[in-house]
Amino acid sequence: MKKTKRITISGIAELAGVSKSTASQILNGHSKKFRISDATRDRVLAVAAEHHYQPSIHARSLNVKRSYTLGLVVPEMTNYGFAACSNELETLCRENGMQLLIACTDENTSQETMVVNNLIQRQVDGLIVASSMLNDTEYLKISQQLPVVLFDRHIQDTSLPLVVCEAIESSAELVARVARKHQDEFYFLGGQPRISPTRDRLAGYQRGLERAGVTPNPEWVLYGNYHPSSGYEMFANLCARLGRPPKAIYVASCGLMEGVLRYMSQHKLLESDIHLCSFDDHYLYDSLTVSIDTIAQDCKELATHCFNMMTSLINEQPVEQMQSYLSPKLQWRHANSTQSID
Amino acid sequence: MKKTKRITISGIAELAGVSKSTASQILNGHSKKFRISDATRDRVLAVAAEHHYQPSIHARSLNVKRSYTLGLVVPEMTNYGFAACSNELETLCRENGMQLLIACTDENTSQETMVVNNLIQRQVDGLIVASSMLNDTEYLKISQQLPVVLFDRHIQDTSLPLVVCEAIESSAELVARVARKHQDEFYFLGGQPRISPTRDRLAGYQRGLERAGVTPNPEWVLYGNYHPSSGYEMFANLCARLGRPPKAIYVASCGLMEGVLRYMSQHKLLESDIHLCSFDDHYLYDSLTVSIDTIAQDCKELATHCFNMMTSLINEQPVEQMQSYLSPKLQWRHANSTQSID
DNA sequence: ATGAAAGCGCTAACAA
DNA sequence: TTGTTAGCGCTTTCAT
Repeated sequence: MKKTKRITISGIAELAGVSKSTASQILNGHSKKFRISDATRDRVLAVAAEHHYQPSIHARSLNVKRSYTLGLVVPEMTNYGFAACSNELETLCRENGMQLLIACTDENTSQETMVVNNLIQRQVDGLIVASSMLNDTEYLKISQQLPVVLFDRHIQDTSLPLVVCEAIESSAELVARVARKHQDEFYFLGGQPRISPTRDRLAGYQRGLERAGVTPNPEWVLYGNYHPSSGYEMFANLCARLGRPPKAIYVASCGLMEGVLRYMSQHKLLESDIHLCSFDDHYLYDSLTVSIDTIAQDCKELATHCFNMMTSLINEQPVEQMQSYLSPKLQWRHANSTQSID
Repeated sequence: MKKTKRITISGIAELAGVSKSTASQILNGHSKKFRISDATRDRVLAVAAEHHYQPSIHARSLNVKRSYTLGLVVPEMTNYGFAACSNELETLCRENGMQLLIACTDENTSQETMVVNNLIQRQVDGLIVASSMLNDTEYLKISQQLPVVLFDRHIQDTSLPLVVCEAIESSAELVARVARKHQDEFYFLGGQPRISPTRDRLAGYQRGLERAGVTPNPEWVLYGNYHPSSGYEMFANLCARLGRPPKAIYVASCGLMEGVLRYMSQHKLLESDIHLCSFDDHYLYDSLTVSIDTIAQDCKELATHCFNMMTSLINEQPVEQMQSYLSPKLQWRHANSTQSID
């Protein structure tokens, strides 16, 4: 398949009988500023349209310092929350003449380093990252070169710009209410113990137990990672250890819950009266056999905040709030806890 | 925030005391071919490493005709199937030194034209598209400039490279089995009537009815579009019309089913004995109150085929199969139809 | 009101 | 074995 090569600005300049620079001004909408005659302008525009002129982003980016491109780094796109955020960000970028570059880390730190380098090499104007890293040194260094916004997860007590969902108090609220009915047993299933989603949700869980007057039992806390398979495994082990399913459990994420549900359906546990709670909501949870009380993040809001913050940073405008904590909504699905909080 | 500007190849050449070209050869791993001394090579490499040299993709793409970038156009990333495909393709691209650019169309043809132009402007090396278009003229034109692979949906009887899931026979098989128990009523909920997913699945549905000896009733066929809200609406209308939920229904996609389930859960219909079937599977379907017999596409296979085909096209290698039809798997979830086909 | 020329960072002939 | 040179397509002073 012989590719016809595309027309360049020199081409259309020549065809319109003007110079490259004139054509460039016109095509960038600077006709007014340079007081170019309407006749020339229309002629150039006509030629460009006729030949479907597409300026080369690469040549352009080589001059001006921007690439009109944003990098997004997420663990997995199949996670509904990240898919929703990606979708929103893609729309925002598109509406603002930018292109979103999405890369996945599979929760793997070395892969994260790789994809981030890859994106930087592509000269992204900014980086929005849901990081699996344990410290922010890498991103601190990068942020000297281009704006970095952390989202969904924070890294330790980083000072980098941040947009996350408040997790401690909301978890506490959810867990406290449920714990009152499950004083004797209330498990916690988390991901990697040292990253913020796990730590915050665990902290909230503990605060919730406390608030309900329940003494936390260290054996109730289980760690894995945020892959669905890890949720499956942890839950399987727990059932094996107990010889029965647990009575109540708080699962730290949608991905883990996927594994738990898989196990439950495979082992005909969906009819059991286990009380499930989870961080992250999913549209299908309303149709499940089991009820799941959840903490629902607003992905659209998350994406919008990230994008606005990023835009300000890129344009070097002042940012009012460098670290935003968004409030999630509690989604009650158990009959005996229908009274909504908000 | 003052950005420190990155080091260029001239910079590292100067620091290493060699010329740009020498540095370029070395950094591209052509030291052997140009018989550059190990000393120089090591020196250059060391300097590059020390300064975290990141070559500019833009400058590079300006010379060599490739951008090492693939464009992916999908209706929505929140659709689980597309999310899974995107995820797979991202991995494949990354593993092969490419970057995936994802753009969404929201099932909107004019938006599709926009995002495609956008991607072309970014000089993608190839375009993988799940199109909502009714004809392939636009893509035929584009494919003269760069490889285009259609996936998930085909456009009319296009001759463009294609990777889709076989839908007619699989739908027929599914529908036939179920229709034997629902001779008197079996609805079909589709998206836009003129695009291939709808047409094929409808054709399969009709063939299935026929095979089960059921006379198709034109009133059983409902059209909308592939937004979840459309599924909700169609199903709501149907229930209103009947004054009760339908007895059996074949829903043409995961997105539509989302709407149907939403309606069912809101109207406490999850316990009713409606027989649900659907094209597209979802991991949570195993945990639903209602059973859904589905036709499950293999996203990984789909993605792999697309990627391989695209790679061959880009490298101008011969492609054995320009149009592949992958076989989906039937997923039976109703107790009385557990006997698997495959 | 328009054009000439330099340069963005890199690659690839061709010289030396 | 290494350096010189000429672009790739575009933007942007600075002339005219």
